Amino acid sequence: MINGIKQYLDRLRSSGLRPTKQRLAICKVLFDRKETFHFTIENLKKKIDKSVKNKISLATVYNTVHAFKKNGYLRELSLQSNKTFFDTNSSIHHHFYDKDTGDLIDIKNEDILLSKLPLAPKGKKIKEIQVTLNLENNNHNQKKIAP
Amino acid sequence: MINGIKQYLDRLRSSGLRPTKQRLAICKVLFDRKETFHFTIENLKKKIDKSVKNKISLATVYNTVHAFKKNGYLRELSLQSNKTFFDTNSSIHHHFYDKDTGDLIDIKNEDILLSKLPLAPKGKKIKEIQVTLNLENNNHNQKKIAP
DNA sequence: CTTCCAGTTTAGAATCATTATAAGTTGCCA
DNA sequence: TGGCAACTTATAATGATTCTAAACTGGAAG
Repeated sequence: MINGIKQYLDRLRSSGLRPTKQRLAICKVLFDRKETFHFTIENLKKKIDKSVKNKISLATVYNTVHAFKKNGYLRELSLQSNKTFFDTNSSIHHHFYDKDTGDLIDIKNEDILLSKLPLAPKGKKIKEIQVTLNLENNNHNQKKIAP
Repeated sequence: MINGIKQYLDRLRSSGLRPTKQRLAICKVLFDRKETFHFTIENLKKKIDKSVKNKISLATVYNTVHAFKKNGYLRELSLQSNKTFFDTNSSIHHHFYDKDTGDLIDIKNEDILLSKLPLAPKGKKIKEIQVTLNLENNNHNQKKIAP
């Protein structure tokens, strides 16, 4: 979804976040696009540096991403990686993940059917369901050909 | 499943791993128990230190866990955490995870039904399916009571 | 329009899990 | 039994993330 500055401004204010120029610039990089954006902080930082004249400090990128996550603008993904991944698509959906290449591909909610779920333990409730289909190359366990 | 040293010895040898005393001690901590064991390296290190007289170095614990994972003795879990979690249950099953407390609870395979899955992208195949049900406390979004 | 201050940004230091290094040790085959 | 690749280990290095504390700023109040 493509948005104007005005919409980011309103959204930030309605979350109780001051619409600073850094936050607005980060909103633009994150949300001013048609496709879902999957990213690590490192990844995002590079994109920001390319699109903003006055650099935004790394600490601010961390602060902002966490603030956005807390307010539901972003989802944190659980992947087998030393880095944390985030997703601008906060609606329910799932992922293919190829650890070797780092590729992350959206799976639409309707392409996975969870037709049975257990009850949450007493006093808890399910906050989020994450289904990850970890990928490997087709030839991964191919028999070695004698030399 | 409770095993004797002999079984660990055979298993290690059949994986091409030398059965050193460190590896045998770690096998004992990991697999000589009735219930599935979920752990981080830190966590495992503490358990080892309690049960072994001559301490095993942290580097060896890392090396061993990775060797065991590569040989299918352990599964690495993807959770929203800065630490890596492992699971001695390498059969198909899923988890409840409470990020706040760090609690991990097994979900039997038959308690989750994935009745529809997408096809893997061309040239790839699905190596592993991970379903994580992230938990929060029931009162998490409870309205605050005026003081 | 100016003042003011909590919220924000920032550079750099600190932390912490994990990996690399390189020197010493050991299992095991010949 | 000798030899050597596999293994262990202490320690250093790495790299992502968080902390700190000083400077800056949005916006409400006057």
